[in-house]
Amino acid sequence: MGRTSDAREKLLNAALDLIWTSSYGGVSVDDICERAGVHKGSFYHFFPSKSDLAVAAYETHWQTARPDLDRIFCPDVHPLERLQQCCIRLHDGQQRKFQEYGFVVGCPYANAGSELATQDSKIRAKAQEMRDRWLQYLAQTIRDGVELGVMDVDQPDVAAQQVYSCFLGTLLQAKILNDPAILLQLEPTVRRLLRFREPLAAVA
Amino acid sequence: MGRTSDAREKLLNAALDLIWTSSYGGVSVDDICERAGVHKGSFYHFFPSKSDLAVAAYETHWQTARPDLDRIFCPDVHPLERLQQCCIRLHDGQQRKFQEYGFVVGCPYANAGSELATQDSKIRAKAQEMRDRWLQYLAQTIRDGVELGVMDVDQPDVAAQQVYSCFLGTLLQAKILNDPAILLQLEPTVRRLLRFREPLAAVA
DNA sequence: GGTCAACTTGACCGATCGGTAAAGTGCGCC
DNA sequence: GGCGCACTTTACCGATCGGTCAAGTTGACC
Repeated sequence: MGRTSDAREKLLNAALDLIWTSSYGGVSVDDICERAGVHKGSFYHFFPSKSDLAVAAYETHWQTARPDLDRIFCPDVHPLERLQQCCIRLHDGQQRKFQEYGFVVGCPYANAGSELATQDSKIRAKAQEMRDRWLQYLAQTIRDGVELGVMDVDQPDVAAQQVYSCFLGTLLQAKILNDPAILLQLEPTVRRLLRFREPLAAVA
Repeated sequence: MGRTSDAREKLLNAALDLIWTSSYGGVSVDDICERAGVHKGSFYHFFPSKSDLAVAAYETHWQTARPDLDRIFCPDVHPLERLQQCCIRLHDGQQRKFQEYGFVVGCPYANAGSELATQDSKIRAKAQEMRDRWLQYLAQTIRDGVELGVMDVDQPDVAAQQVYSCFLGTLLQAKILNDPAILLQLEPTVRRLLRFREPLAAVA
């Protein structure tokens, strides 16, 4: 019934892209519409507000990134290699954005949380949800690592939060310095934090 | 020559307060003027732009906080206790803000960097400067710790960045969860990261 | 092929944005 | 005590903000 449209998807993509490379407050609804090639009236046909669009855009981005994360954190892969691949992915992702836009853009969810946690409860809840999802990957990996005896950790859930802190903090430092190379420290930091019990072979 | 005024200081205080508890984009020049009890014309008498005011406000805040940090990181204090006191201060500071405003507000410089690094080079430079200052405290502490043999670190400068990452990331998680208690993890995380060689006595 | 709902279009809203202009005011200083 | 400059006051600017509305247009479905 009625006609179909890809305007919703175009708006989601445009919003994620613009807000990620700038900020929520730095991007207007008009900017998003222009980038998406969609009129403002259509915007408000699909989304009740700018903030709702942002939340939906983050969810869409997660669903897009998820297969990649599921592959990296696949239970069949050795826990230490999961973490190594994860660090590589974080670096490469920022590197690619840096080459494309000239800026280290950081983590979209963390950016949103940092900017809006005290102002918009829906966006804060979304940032929290994204954190939970990451923490699940990390905690499972750490539990597997402990079971295998390749890392020395008392409380896997706490350790996951500590690793996640390093991710967020290092991404933020890279953004502030506008230097993706900062993210190369990530793997040794994680190794230290979790007390890896054996050296990781270099990836060919 | 001419009359004197405390409008500049009132504007700096109002700006820091409002931007810290909200965000740069979420606070208008009118908001700042109203909070400061200063007319807009006076604002632009003292500051060429909103962004210049923000930079000046961050510098003022640093100068205010500096004596406290100098005391915590005093070379006479044992390096492990410096770090412990620093973690306590971070927690207590956020706790106080939380009680006052109902929100974990995070690190003002990191918030600014996260929101504006890709948009305003002066603010990015300021966030970078604040990072450098923190890194100096941390690196010196770690060098002292290594010299005393109470921690096991290869490169103090890199280790300082790692500790700083944990600070930023944990502050950000606390903000996203709106829970200051997250910051209680800070000290054990730092201890792990720097491989403290002796347990720290509890402070009476 | 007609119908109806889904979607588009473009004009429009009042409020607010960062910033400006110029006249006025009062205090430090000689 | 009065000169001159630092600061205040107020009105104002054009642009843009997030959001609305009602009249179109189109395509999926019966």
